[in-house]
Amino acid sequence: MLDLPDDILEPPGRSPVARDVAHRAGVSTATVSRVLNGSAGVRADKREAVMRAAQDLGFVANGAARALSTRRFMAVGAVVPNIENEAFVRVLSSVQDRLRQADYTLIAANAGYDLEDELREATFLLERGIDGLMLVGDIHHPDLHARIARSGIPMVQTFSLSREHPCVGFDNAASAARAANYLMDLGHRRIGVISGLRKDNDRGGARVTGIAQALAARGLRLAPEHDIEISYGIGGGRDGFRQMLAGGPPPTAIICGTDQIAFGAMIEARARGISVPGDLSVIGHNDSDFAPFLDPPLTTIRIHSVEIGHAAGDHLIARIQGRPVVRLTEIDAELILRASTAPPRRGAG
Amino acid sequence: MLDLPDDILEPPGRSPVARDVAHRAGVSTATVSRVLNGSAGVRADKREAVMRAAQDLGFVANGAARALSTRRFMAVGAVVPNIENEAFVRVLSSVQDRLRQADYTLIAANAGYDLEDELREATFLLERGIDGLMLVGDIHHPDLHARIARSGIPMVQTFSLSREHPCVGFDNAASAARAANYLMDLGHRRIGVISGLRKDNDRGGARVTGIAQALAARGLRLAPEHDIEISYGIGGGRDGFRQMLAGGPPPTAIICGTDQIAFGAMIEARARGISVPGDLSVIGHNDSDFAPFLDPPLTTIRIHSVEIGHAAGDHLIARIQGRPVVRLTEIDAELILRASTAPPRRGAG
DNA sequence: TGGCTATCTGAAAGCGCTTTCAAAAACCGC
DNA sequence: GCGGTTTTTGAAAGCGCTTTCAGATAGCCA
Repeated sequence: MLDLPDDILEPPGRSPVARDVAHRAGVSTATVSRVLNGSAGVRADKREAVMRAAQDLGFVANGAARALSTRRFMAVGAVVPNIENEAFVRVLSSVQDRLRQADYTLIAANAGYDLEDELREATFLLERGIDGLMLVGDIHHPDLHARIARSGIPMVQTFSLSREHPCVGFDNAASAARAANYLMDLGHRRIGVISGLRKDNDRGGARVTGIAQALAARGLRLAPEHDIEISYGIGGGRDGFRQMLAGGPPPTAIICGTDQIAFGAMIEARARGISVPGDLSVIGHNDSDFAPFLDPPLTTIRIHSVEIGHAAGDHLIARIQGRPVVRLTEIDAELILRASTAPPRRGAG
Repeated sequence: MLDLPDDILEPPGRSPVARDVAHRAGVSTATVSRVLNGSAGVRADKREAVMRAAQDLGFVANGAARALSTRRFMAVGAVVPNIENEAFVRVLSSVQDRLRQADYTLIAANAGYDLEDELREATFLLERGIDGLMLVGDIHHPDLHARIARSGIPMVQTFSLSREHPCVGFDNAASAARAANYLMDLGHRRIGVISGLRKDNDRGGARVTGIAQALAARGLRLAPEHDIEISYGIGGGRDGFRQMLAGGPPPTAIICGTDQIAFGAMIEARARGISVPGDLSVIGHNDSDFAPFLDPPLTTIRIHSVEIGHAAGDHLIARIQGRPVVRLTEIDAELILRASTAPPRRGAG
């Protein structure tokens, strides 16, 4: 019988397991595990042997077995309202940055601004055994927190602040109010809002509330015909602005829920010969890539998605590893002034 | 002693396992498993009892244990070059659509147009035990396919066609050539290209090659000073076009690697008083949301990302389930004509 | 009622890794 | 060279689920 090396006898199709490595290195699986997990207390020569054997065999530990044994899945879930929204994509990728550094994986899911769907997606992730969960906002299905609690994993909410749950975000009402105050300081008195869907969306709702309160604080009010709710997107922005013009005297300034909406509104304005910022000041939300390149460049509320993501990732990792964390992290939004805002024309207010 | 219901006595902190359900329903764990996995051959009354017990306890099967036992992780990985690119986001979300229908999860990772990083990310996913893998393009790290093969899971490439590997995509060279031919049919003879980074990017490379060949077929050539490579984004497009103008007589038409790049080029053109499409025709790639809303609306090559994602998802699921599949699925791109293209000014060609 | 199938069911054996525990080996000072 | 430590090490017991296999039940017909 020929004396073939082990690796040729290795039956193909079956990937090597710890026992194979142990066998080849002449140790037990316990030692293999110790070496591969970097734990101390293995003599240098054995450690070497194991390393080489693992290398030769192309050994890759079975994740499921490891998860079962350690009770750690090494993955964190995130459910966002809309995976095509720039802000959420940025958060996902920055959360992932941090998770990767701790050897965790991110599993993302889409809830489509629907609480039932959000519950379904989160449950799905929970069943998978995720070790932590990131959500957006403070409004969720009534059963969601109970399920999360039962699973015993850490959860963090993002993009808004919460009284009850750990969170990383900012005060949506206050930042939108800041935009409204800025417009009022410029002299505007008829200010409109075009927001995305507000149902089950505390961020959108809070922003409008914040604006209404800021107006009220200066004796103005948000006219119902200037308070428009549309579905997201450029088309939505166009429709929304058109709708706003249909009701009485036009506003001299508008605050939009996203930069896309603002873009749409500006297109509609141009189509109607309304000049921006001459006749109409426009403020967006998010500071998307294209905002500085619109004509005129868009004044917008920059949401620090990347920082939010990093903080949320760090928060989850810390709690998973049992380290202490602060319950609430505020990462304030910032008003970026560009050319789409200006004082109203004389006598227009 | 008080006669408390079971669920109050349940020690908190330990989530219920199959044995608890079995115990409560008065059956074995084997039967619990059979009921929960919908397999036939369990008498109605026992089935009922198990269902109720699981419900009462809020039982959720441990994913790791299940994965270990079935050798199925119920997750598919996807590595894309840039998770912030609209086309890739759409593909991810449409792949996920299909995976969810088969109860699979998608785990997405970002490779940042770097083969080493792509290898690292893919390896990371492979180690996690994914059941299938989606990649973008046909150029990868030399070791990648070997690792995938060793893991024994199905893989599918997207966005381009491949001679060697299963794929869902289209002929990038041919579709870009179509755009070039369209421009030449309009009468253009000086045609330029602004593409994203071409290194390790077969799609970008193929598009430029396709254009060059189409030009050559009609006795024209792609002048080196009209062949610009930039990093993606609106800013990149601006810079790219500026750079192109610096070298000799300007082109009368350009084809851009993405709509963002086209947007940037149009901004730069406007800034210099070059009218589109009067002095310059512009074609983009992807048909992004904003393309129809630019001024003028952008002619672009629409890539059917959603269909590609669905086909890729179906392909992977089919192979995971051992069903036969076609190796190559072509989902052709489409030239969408809008107002950013027109015949060149008389005498300009 | 008895004999023979066709259904159901539970015990038990994994899946591949980690981790405990006790034994073995190595080390140390005298 | 010896008793007492201190390291290293491997055997074995899980982790929680699926699945096989054989025994228990139920169903059916004569």
